[in-house]
Amino acid sequence: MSNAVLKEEISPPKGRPRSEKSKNAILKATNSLLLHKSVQELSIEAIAKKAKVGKTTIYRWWPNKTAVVMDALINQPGMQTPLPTPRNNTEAVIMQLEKLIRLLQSKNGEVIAQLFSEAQTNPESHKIFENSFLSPLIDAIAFSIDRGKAEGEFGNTFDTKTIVDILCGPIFFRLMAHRPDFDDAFQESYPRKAVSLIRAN
Amino acid sequence: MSNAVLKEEISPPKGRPRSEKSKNAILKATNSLLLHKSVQELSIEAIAKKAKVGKTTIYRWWPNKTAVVMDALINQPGMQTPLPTPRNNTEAVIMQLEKLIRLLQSKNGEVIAQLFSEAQTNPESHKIFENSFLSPLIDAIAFSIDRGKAEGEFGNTFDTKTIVDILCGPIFFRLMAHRPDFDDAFQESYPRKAVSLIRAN
Amino acid sequence: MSNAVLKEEISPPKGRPRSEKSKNAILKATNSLLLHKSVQELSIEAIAKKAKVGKTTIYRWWPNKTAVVMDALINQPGMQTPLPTPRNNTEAVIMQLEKLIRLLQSKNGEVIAQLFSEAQTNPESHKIFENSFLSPLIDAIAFSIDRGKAEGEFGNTFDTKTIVDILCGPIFFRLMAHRPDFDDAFQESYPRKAVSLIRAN
Amino acid sequence: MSNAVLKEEISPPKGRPRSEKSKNAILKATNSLLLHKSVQELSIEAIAKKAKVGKTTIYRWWPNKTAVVMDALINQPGMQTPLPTPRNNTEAVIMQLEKLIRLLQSKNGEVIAQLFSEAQTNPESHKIFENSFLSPLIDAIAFSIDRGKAEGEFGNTFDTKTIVDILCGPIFFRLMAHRPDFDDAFQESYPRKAVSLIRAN
DNA sequence: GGGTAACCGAGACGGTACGTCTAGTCTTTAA
DNA sequence: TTAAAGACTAGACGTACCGTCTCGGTTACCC
Repeated sequence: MSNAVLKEEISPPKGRPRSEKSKNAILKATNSLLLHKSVQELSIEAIAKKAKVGKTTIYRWWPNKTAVVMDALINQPGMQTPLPTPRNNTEAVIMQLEKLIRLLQSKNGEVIAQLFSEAQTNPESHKIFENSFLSPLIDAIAFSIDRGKAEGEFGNTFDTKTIVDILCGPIFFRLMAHRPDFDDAFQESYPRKAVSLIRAN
Repeated sequence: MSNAVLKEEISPPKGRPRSEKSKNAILKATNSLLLHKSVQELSIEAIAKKAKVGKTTIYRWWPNKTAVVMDALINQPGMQTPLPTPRNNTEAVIMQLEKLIRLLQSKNGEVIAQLFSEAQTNPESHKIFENSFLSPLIDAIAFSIDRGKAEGEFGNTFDTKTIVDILCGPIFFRLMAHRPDFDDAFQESYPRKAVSLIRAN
Repeated sequence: MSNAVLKEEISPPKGRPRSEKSKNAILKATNSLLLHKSVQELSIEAIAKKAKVGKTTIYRWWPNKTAVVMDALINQPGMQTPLPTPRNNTEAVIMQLEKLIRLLQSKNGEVIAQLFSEAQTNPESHKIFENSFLSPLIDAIAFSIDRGKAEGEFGNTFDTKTIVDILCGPIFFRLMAHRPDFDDAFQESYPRKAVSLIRAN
Repeated sequence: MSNAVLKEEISPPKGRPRSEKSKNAILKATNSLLLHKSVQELSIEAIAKKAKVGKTTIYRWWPNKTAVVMDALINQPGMQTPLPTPRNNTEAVIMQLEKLIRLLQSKNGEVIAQLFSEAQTNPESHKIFENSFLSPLIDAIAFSIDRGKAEGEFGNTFDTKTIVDILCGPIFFRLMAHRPDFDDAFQESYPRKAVSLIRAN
């Protein structure tokens, strides 16, 4: 009953409802085009054409290209696989770093690097990249580190923010500066070694 | 050998010689425009207009926008200040990191982040950014680290490439992900602490 | 005959009846917008918005913009003032021409010129303009001329259609080609002189 | 010699000169498209596509669609046939009216009616239509009438401007109001009779 | 008084064209 | 040969409307 009331209060949905079909077509077209083009080369016009959709429909629901690409990225199959429960905070951080590297290793890595690039110039893109990708990632790691500090797993030499930078920075740097070296060997060795640096301190 | 030199000096300078005046006007205009615009917003057209130069003149001497901006960046006054001689390799690395952060802290930091961004999409830009900025930086640090390893200052847990990433990655990550925190406090504390991480191992 | 009338009166109008309120709002909004815009600049969307009405409601009752504007024009107050009874056919024609010029001299003149323009391109608009405005006007004048011919007031040099063109053409031409000269002096002098041309023949 | 000087003074043509090829392609494409579309339906985009020309090239040389169409119209073959020398002013006017009707009878008549329509709403189009088409036409007739008045061929009942309206108005009115009647019979009979009206007064 | 039918507002939909911008190339004259 | 000027083709940008559609809701008449 309270549910019904809430529903009524929240949504008096006037007008024709948003077409899920179009939404999916847009995201699908975006992912498809990203296989052969960079985010910067991608045009709203091309997405609209490929998705057989009016440009206005895209502009109606996303503020800019970054938002569309971000959405397309997130809505990919197998993007939301949850982590297994870690035994301690050290392991939690390691698992998070491994997951990050795994994510960045696929084709997605390129796209994310390009979104990161977009974010450098365009403030609106920055906000979207921050909110949809960077913050969740950083917050999760920071949370584990904070708990690890409290529980004595990690030292207090660095503040949490800097630790996150020390752990994640090299990953993004390698991704963007010399992607060829962003390989399986890196994925396997980096997380454990990096975290051990922090533990030791 | 003297031949080559002679050739250059004597060579019959057919046609109109390259105008140094135009070159300087272009670089100056670029720097001037970068004060108010991002690299991405900057257009060759705008540079040509501001420098009172034909677009062709720009295209003749630089392959793309990144190259022009890179050149403009390097040719700024006070860009080439040499480091004092360090007492040991640890100090050398610290000084190099400090210099890097100092460089990235000014308005130039933004521009370099944007060039880094350009490099993500455009292979030719990548090459230029790599050759003109990234490689010299990385090679210098790698050299000090290698010597430090040989002289027992640093351990062998990580290969040199990874150490460079661990030292530089956080700097670039902080620059690009949350520029507001790229402040004096960071400049003062980060290099020593980061290098101490490596030493300890 | 009575059948047709009956049919209309008795006919079972299933469903919700047309909203007079909406109809009036649409015509009012149209007239209001025409004060500041031309017919060509006017958009169905703007009318719907101003009248707080769905676009569909407009499209349901009028086939196109011309039809709405025509309706809005006709339904203006003081649009249907009848002429006083003339003493003879000559006077009748003069009075009709005077009325026409008076009508075209107000803001309506512009609108009618614009509807005439619409009619040039769009066949459906042409039909509406013809049926709602041009034919009634022309037929009335033609009727007076025909009777004037029969009663010896006018000669037979020209066929009636051409006489109507000779009388009305200059009025529309002046309206459309050089509206600034479509002034009071023209209104006062033209009708009598023009008709005298015809009489003399 | 003075020629050369003049040439130098008038035209220091810097930069790449306008491409005659493109200009012709644009005008040709416009004429071609007008065979199947009205001026209003015609789009700059379609012209550019058909002429294999950048849109900018069109916008660079013509302020709007009306200007392009006007130019295309004028540059048609056989558009500039001069009139034979008339024996007197009456005949001059008749020949001018005949020429006008002939011009309006072809496909061009429709186009001109549509340009006239454009001119109703758009002030810039009005100016172009006025300067390129209407004024030359009216001025020529007005000139003959004025001379005819001076030489006693025409009376002074109407001022010249009104006479022009009386002669030309019916032609345009018939063209725009009921084009089907704008036929050969009209062409043959109207000019002489219309002018005789004026003469008689 | 419940069923049915046409109406209503709101607003999303696929499209088309707009006029502007920039890219990178081409074509001219002058130095 | 290079410089400058500026034209060239090409195509994306974000906006405005088009005419259609799809909702939830609202009158009316009908049985």
